[in-house]
Amino acid sequence: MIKDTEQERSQVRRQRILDAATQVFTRKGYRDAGMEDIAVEAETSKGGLYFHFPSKQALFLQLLDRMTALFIERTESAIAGEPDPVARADAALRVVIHTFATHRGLTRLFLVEALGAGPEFSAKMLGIHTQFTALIRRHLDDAVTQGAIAPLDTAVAAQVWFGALNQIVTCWALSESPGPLEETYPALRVLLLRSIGVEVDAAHR
Amino acid sequence: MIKDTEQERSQVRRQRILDAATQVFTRKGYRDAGMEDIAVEAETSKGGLYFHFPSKQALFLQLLDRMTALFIERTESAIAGEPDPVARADAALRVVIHTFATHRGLTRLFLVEALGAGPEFSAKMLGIHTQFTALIRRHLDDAVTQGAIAPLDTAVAAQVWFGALNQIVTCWALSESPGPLEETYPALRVLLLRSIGVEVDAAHR
Amino acid sequence: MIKDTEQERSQVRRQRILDAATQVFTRKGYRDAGMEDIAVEAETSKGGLYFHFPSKQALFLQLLDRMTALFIERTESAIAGEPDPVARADAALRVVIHTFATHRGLTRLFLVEALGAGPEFSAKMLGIHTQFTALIRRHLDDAVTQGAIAPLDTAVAAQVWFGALNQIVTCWALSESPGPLEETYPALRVLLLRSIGVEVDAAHR
Amino acid sequence: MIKDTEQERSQVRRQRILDAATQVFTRKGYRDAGMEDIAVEAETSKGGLYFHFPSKQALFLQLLDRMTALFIERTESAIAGEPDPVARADAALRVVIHTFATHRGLTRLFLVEALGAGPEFSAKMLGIHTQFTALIRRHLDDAVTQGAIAPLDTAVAAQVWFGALNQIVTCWALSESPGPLEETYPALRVLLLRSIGVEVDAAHR
DNA sequence: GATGAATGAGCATTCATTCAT
DNA sequence: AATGAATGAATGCTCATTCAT
Repeated sequence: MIKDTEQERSQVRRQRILDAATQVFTRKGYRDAGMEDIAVEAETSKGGLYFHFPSKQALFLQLLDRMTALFIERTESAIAGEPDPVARADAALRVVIHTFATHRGLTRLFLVEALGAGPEFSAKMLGIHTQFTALIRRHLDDAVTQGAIAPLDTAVAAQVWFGALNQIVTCWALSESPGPLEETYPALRVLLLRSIGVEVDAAHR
Repeated sequence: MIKDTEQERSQVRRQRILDAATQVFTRKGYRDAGMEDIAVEAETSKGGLYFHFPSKQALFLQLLDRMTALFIERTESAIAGEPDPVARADAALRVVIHTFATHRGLTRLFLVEALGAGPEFSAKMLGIHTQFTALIRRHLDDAVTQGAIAPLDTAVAAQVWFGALNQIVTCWALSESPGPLEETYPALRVLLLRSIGVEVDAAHR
Repeated sequence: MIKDTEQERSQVRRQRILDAATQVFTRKGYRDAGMEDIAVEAETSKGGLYFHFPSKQALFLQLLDRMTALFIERTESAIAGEPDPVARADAALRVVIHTFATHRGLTRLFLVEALGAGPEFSAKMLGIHTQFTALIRRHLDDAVTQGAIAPLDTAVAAQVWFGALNQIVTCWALSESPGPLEETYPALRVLLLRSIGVEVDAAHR
Repeated sequence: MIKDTEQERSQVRRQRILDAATQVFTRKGYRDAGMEDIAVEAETSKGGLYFHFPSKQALFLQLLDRMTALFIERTESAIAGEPDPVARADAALRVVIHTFATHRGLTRLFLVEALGAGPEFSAKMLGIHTQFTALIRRHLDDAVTQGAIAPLDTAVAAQVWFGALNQIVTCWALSESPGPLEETYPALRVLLLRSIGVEVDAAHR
């Protein structure tokens, strides 16, 4: 009985720490963020941090995992609703752009900090990129199988899609005074679809 | 006369330091590279480093500038030889991929380390990305003007091209056991050209 | 009735903690042993430890006291059985060496760790040494009184005996691959007895 | 030319650090002494310490080595002046006791702190003990060879001598209000010599 | 110009101890 | 009695930078 409350409290604390870490890492970058900063932001103590997470690295990695899961999940569920391969691509693109657009800080953390924070993180990020590209590729392969698009090197195509998106989002995240990220969607959509041989017209909109 | 010799000597020293810094940064990454390491590699002393460069950051930034200039120059000169816009894109793509392919360490430094090394570096890298995308865009605009391709949002297209390339090269640079980077060229070429409405066939090869 | 059971339970717990502490301190040394380790070994919690003992130091000190009492008691009872002073020395020597020989970990803890663990422990150990030397001295004085040995500075003699034993045992405890400690007994016996003017021959064996 | 001065200065600094370390380690013990404390005592900075010594451990070990060398050297030279084996033992005993007597702080550091400061130090101290015992044993063997004393287990005898001395000195070093260490010399002398079969009388005094 | 000794702020991590439950 | 989450002071070590020589 009491246990429930305690576990709850512990979870709340843990969550508070994760949120604080997100804030601080976003604000200062991985290397420049101190555990002290995070502890203060989480209204706890350094020892408290280490009770919940074994190290700074583990804390950051945890963050990356949470975010990755969120992205994959959102993308998958956006895709799930659409039967037509091209519409799927559309939906995925839209949801990804929208997710990034509403979390600029997280985006910078995810696309910029995490890459350069050290070999362990590069490796992790490479893994995450690979997961995403695999997801894209799977659906491109489906599209080919269904005859929706002509056969092509889906591995490279997936990388092109991911990279293009990545680039646009990264620039937006780093820009001093960025416009709305969503505005790039229409043009991007046309280009990416055309790259896999889908000529976009009114029919697909 | 003597002055010339002295200046020469100084330049040689400076160059030696830049080379050493390239080695060490490539080997260890920006944060983990120590000024001591660089001094040793350059066969000089820490004081010597600080005579030629005001700070570690400035030294690294200098390196980025050198590398950027080299890339831009190579790309421009590869383009310069080709009259046809599409052939130009081809040439540029080929030379960029080849340059990366022959310097894996530098590539990692450039595309991965430099991004996450801190706000000043992110900003610098954003600038470099912008330079490149501007270069691409200029030529896309030319192609549109010359009627080689149909009008399109060249800003986004340039980002797509750059991002796609970036992604493919970064994955290759981070991969444990990467295949030859050049092998992706044909598929990438087709996709990128098609994305701007150029259907590739034997005529363009 | 119930109280008895409760008190019993408490004593059991306390004992379990002392045993666990012995294990852990022996394994890791005083400074490197964590209260957490001890709690785990005792199958209780950190809070439980602090219910029974006010501090890490107190716990260790308690251990030292237990061990000292054990040693003194064993030595006294070994001595008690022998009427002849020289035979008493013999018996004491044998039992001490045997006790150490069968607890190498404890010995290291007792003779090495405890000395360097801080001023409080040095002081405690000094006290323990003093207890032992006093014990030895008392019996040497008896021997003098009984005319078994010629008068001598029994204070120094007791220290010599204790120190010699201490040295041999400590070296054995620290050695990487120690031989059987008991083997030193005959030679040690001759030396120590001779040092107080007892020439050893077959009659005393 | 200038180099001489610089090297001198560096040596002075190094020496100042070693002296400071001796002070602080003696005052607080190994574990409780902070590098900060030593830096302050040496009127330098933490960085300065680490320029001259790679770690706290190395600094302490250096100290031990210096002291060991000093002891061995003094003992050897005291021995060198005496032809008669028994006189040698006398001389060695006297010089060792005198050396300890004039450095109570160092003695505590050497005999108490160093033993319990951790496995590396125990090992080191074991080595030092072994060096000393070997030295003693060598001379006991000589004495046997020369017929000055009857054959005996010199290995154990050397340990007995060293241990006895160790014990007496340690107790003195740890005592709150110690008397003059030298006063124990006559009684100790008689006991130790007698232990190896040398009956002391006026002739040897 | 060059050297390298010196600086000192900064930082992740540990751990004995406390206390609300 | 017992738990375990929370605390926070303590510490060895690093490293970009400075400056006397």
